[in-house]
Amino acid sequence: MNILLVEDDIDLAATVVDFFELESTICDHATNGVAGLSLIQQNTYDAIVLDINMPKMNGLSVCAAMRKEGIDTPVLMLTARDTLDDKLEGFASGTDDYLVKPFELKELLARVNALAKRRSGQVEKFYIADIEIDTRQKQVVRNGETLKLSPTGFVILETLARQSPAPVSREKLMQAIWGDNIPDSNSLKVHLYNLRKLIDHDNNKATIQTIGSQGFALRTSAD
Amino acid sequence: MNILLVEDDIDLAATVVDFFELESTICDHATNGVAGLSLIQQNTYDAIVLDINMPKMNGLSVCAAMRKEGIDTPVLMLTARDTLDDKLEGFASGTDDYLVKPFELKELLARVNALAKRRSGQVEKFYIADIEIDTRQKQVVRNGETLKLSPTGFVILETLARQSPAPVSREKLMQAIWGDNIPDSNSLKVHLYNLRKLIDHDNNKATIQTIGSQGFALRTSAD
DNA sequence: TTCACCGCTTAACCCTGTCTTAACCCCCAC
DNA sequence: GTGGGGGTTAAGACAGGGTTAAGCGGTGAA
Repeated sequence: MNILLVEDDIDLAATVVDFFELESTICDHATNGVAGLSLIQQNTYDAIVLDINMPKMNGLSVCAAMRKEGIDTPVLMLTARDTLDDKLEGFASGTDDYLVKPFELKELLARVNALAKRRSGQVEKFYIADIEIDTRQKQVVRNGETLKLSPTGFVILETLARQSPAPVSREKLMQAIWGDNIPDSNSLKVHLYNLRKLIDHDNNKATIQTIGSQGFALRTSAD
Repeated sequence: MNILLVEDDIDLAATVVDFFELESTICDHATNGVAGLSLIQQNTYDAIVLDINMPKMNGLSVCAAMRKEGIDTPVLMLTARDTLDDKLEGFASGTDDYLVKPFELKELLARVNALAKRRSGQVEKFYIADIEIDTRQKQVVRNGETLKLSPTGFVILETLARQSPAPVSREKLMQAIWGDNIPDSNSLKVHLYNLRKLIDHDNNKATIQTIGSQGFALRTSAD
């Protein structure tokens, strides 16, 4: 992860940067608003931590300026002021979160992580053997090419992936596909068969296993 | 805006609901975790406010459960406990923000707004493949020349761009175009057809893809 | 005021891909 | 040998999307 800290207190900044780097997060640092804004314009960060009180250009102005340019990166505002009005002003300028000094480093990290994760589209991806399931884009990719599977096929695969490598019962699968009005035929069998043709056959790394009287499980062949 | 409050303290809940409705925010309410989760599964909210201490199912479990099902609505956790460990546990379960009781209603509102806004997008310009969408000036530019598209065409394109590359459901699109009184015809189909004639045909870098029974996604052709 | 234009809606049509259904098969357990 | 559970097929029904053209209403210019 890649974040930017804009903070004029050198000691505090050093502490934060060190702590983040322990967590394998790259942390750029600027000591004033103007320098910070320039970095923001040049690079893309997963999140930005802004101190409010700074020489030259305060945090609120930096935040407002970057928003005006259409930069959407999440911002966490950092300040000693903790009156309600200060916070409201922060949120009004386009901030996503607001933390009052003194704070715990771990809390800062947790909040920054939460912001960054959401920014990345809360991308929820599953990797099972050689296939990649992107639940947000509703896509399944193998070896760089997207697999063409039907809507129900995708629902089944996603449901299996969420529990993988544990098995999913027939009932759960039918629930996931049809909700409460379940057809009384063997439609599920057919859907599974078609899905397997795409997942299992060509390339037998990922496979849908039948677990007797338990249901079905998505696993790598080795398992 | 449309949010859900899950809180067992009836008095507090009533206060919050009233306050939010003053701000013209629709606020559903559940008094325990199980009821809350069920509402979450049935509806779509812009944000969810969860109390941690509740009978039957606590807020952390509700949050973890909904995340496991792939529901990525932003969550704000509400609690009387304010130790660091409590907060970290909250963030670990997939929370986006954490507010300690007692709190100011205005701060809750500001934080919820910040969470919800990020979804609806505050960005003014989008760049997707070779087209540039300026939401402020209501212009779309490709290769330096502005594309002539109709007002509804623009609304559709903007809505798609905000979620790109994830698909947008028919319902969301119709909501974006017509609000609550949706015509009962296939007007949307026609608008999409006309929009595609401008976006897809001439130049096939940017394209509107149909994701079966999910909706439509604006992507670059490679995807 | 009138006319022309533009965008929106509506309805009809076709076509494709998906879902369902109902067979039949195989294998294993009883 | 028989029955059941699962796998494999193919055919038909169906929904949903794509395409087209006609009509309607509003707006701006003459």
